[in-house]
Amino acid sequence: MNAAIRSPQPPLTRSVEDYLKSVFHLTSQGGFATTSGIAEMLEIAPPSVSGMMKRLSETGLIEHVPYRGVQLTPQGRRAALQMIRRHRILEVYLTSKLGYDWGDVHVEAERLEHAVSEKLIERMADALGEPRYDPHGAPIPTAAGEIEEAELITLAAAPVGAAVVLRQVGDEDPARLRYLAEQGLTPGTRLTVVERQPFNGPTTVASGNGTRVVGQELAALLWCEEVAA
Amino acid sequence: MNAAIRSPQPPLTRSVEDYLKSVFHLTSQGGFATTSGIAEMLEIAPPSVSGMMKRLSETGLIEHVPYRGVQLTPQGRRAALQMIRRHRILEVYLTSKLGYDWGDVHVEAERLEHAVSEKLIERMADALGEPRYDPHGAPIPTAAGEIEEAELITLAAAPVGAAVVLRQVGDEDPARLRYLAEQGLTPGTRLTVVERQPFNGPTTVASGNGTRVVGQELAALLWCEEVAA
DNA sequence: TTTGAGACTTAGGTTAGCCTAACACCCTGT
DNA sequence: ACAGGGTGTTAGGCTAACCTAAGTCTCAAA
Repeated sequence: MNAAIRSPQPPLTRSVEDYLKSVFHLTSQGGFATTSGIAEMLEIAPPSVSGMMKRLSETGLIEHVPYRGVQLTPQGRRAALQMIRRHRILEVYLTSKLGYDWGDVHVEAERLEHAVSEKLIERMADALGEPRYDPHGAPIPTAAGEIEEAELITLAAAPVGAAVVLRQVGDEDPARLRYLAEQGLTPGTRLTVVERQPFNGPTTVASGNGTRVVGQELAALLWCEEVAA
Repeated sequence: MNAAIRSPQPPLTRSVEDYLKSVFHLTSQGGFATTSGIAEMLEIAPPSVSGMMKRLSETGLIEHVPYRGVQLTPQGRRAALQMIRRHRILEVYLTSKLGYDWGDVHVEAERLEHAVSEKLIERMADALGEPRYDPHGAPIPTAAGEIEEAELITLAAAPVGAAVVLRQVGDEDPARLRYLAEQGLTPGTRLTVVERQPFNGPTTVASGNGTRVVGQELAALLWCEEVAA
């Protein structure tokens, strides 16, 4: 006799879709998403989040432990992964087919992901040859709702002397992304960690075409896979 | 000291965009759009329309004469044409680049038009070679806000014996559109009006590959240009 | 000239989603 | 053991956009 059972599939609002995505991202390392974390990510006031958390747990999309935080239910996770799939497919499509810069796709996809149909996403995915990663290297969930989980370390944490492949850039800021592209720091690039200054200092890396010094802040956004030298 | 001057460009809501489009379509033959006409087109109750008309005339997008109807101001017309451009470019893109059937594009474009950026639309238009007509033959407004106005007659009104070219299909119903495509009745098709039964009866037309009988209801949706025999 | 059907508006109410202000809870440091 | 800062929630309000019910206006026909 609860709402989740009465209404089988009430379409989610844009707002709800955004909340679910936030919770997914904030809980990707395990644990709970906090009210303030969600509020910050969505740029809204914490009380608005509290209110929405109440509604979402009533509809069975999240599990809310008051004063502790929230987690996605299987149903909420499915919905979140669907949104992330849409977002990432759109990003690939915009860069591959419409000449978008990888710095500009995020904002555009953020609006489109709420408006596209399942059919359109699958047509795009098809036209792109079922891509597995978005332009920033993030894995694209399958239509069935599975997502690859890779063991990556940040460049800031990679040991000196290690050989790594840059796999994913954890940032959306257009200016930073443009800078990284200029520096040749795009997913797939093979790097060797040459040295690192102490006290959170910059990391020096070598690639096919020379060496670069990468500040700590940026290095912490570059997720790498360690490979054999 | 009014709202229209105070706020230079408050982005329009989805709802407002839909109202403006309705008013544009309902006034395309001149005159006023009525409250009930808008209500019917948007599938909402007339009082909701009255309320919105008040708000839109306060913001300077429409001219409202109480109990008479509404017309677009130049500013409202610009906004409406922009939405129509988006809608029609999207329709062309979906059919040309993503294999959509001309019966399925309307619904998809109806949602997307509120989410796409100007930039995306222009990239799509560019990729398509700046198309001038949508898949149903409707003219696409230019980015500057100009739209072609053609003198067309419906097939139901075309004189017997006339040679015509089908230019535009004034309908969005997927099933009807699929039927028309099966019958070869798509924009650009050249037809000769062979005969018409009296009392709003069907019209018989001849084309390159045979003759067809078209009922009055359908014929009234087929907009044609009369050409030299 | 009046009247009444139909179209339009006003009045009042609902829901989603946000806000600020005020209160409640939790946990860490003393 | 408890006090206080920080985080979370509750209370109360607002706007956009819808609704139904109850007037109000218009115009054409009697």
